[in-house]
Amino acid sequence: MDNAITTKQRLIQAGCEIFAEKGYRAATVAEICEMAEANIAAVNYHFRDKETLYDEVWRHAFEVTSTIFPIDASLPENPTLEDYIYSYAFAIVHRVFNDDEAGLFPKLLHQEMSNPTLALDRIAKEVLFPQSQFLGKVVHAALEQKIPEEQIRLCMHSIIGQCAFFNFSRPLRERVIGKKTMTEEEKEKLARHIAAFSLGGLNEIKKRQQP
Amino acid sequence: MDNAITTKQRLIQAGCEIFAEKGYRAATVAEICEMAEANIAAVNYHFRDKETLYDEVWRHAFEVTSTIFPIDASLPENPTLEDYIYSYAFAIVHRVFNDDEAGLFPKLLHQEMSNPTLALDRIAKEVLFPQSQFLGKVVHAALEQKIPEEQIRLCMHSIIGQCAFFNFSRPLRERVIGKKTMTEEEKEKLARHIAAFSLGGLNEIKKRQQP
DNA sequence: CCCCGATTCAAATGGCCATTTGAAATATTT
DNA sequence: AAATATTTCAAATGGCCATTTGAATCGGGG
Repeated sequence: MDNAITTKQRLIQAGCEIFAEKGYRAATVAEICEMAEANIAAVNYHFRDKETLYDEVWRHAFEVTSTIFPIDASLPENPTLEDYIYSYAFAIVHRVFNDDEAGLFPKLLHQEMSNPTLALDRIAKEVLFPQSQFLGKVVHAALEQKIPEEQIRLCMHSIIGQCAFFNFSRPLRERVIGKKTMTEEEKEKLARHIAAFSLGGLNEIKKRQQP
Repeated sequence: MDNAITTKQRLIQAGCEIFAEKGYRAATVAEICEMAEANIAAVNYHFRDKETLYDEVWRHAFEVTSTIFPIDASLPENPTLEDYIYSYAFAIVHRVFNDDEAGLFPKLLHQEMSNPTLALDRIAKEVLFPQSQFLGKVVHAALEQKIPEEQIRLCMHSIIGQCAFFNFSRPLRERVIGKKTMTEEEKEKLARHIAAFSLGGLNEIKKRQQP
């Protein structure tokens, strides 16, 4: 009958926010405990140390974002190539521009990419690589038959790059354009653009492959 | 007749490397001084404080990279649309995958994007915005006449995103694929892919604009 | 050679941080 | 309700860091 949120859970939530905002190193245990309304020693009591908390935070953040915005949601009955790319872009754009808990995963990822910790290897294997397989299959189907492995990777890179860049350039957007939270319409427009642009790109690559 | 390198210059060079590798906060003055073979007090003597050194480091890093790899090098006589994109991608790819001093600017930028300091505003205005104008003109010409401002920005984003993603995903590449420095051939292939893919993307967007 | 400004140096200073400690409070079991 | 286990707490501890300090060293002009 105890549905009050536990100290441990509050620490993970606060950790998500602070780690996402400042990165592993700059985030302080004191700050996290304060946000969680817990004592300064709570992290060490409940998680042994800062690093273990960080690990839990990653698992939680990925769990949340991949549940709320799965890569393959918004796929229609018989999806076209463009539908697949749209679905991928839609999910990533929504993750990146979400102002709630689901938006913390991309921020954590951004931090980890500029200052990798030991956690990155696990993340790459367990999370990033599997997710990229979705696009891998799509691109493979788009380019058809005996295309060199390298072409596939390049095209995946082009699509992922367009989506991920929203995540990495956020500080710029916030400073240059002003904070401005994104509306649902704008997010869809973004995803549609990426799908259309990428479709054109894929077709161009395909055309050049078989002259 | 004193062509020996001064302590101040050595501090800037060492600062470039350490700040690029670890970011402003995690880089320590002691570490920088050690690499520069200078005393621990040298930074404060020559630059007043860590922050001022950081500013000098940025100026130096940009100076170096934009001199060695200008955006508009490798443009032929009468450049086609694809030539322009190739030239842009060629420069960025070479900056990102350069293992010498010229490669430090993208790394500094990456750090600044995940943990912005006061320096970011200046960088954005003085460096990033002007550089993006090159692409802005190109895309504008590509899409022709009365295309909405927003379409231009989206397409610029798609091209910049593909290039910049190489910078942001470096830690992953190094861990998953193994360190592997990039050959000149590979860099050119990358730039050619981005140019071709983007050309296809731009044409697709243009086609849809005027049905 | 000597003086003086510029530079280098080793040793403090003071602040911040993760983690520990041992006691106090709270919850659970018997 | 006593006994035990779990959780919270405030106050250390010890390490790292940017910056300061004041003395020592250097290098060129008189």
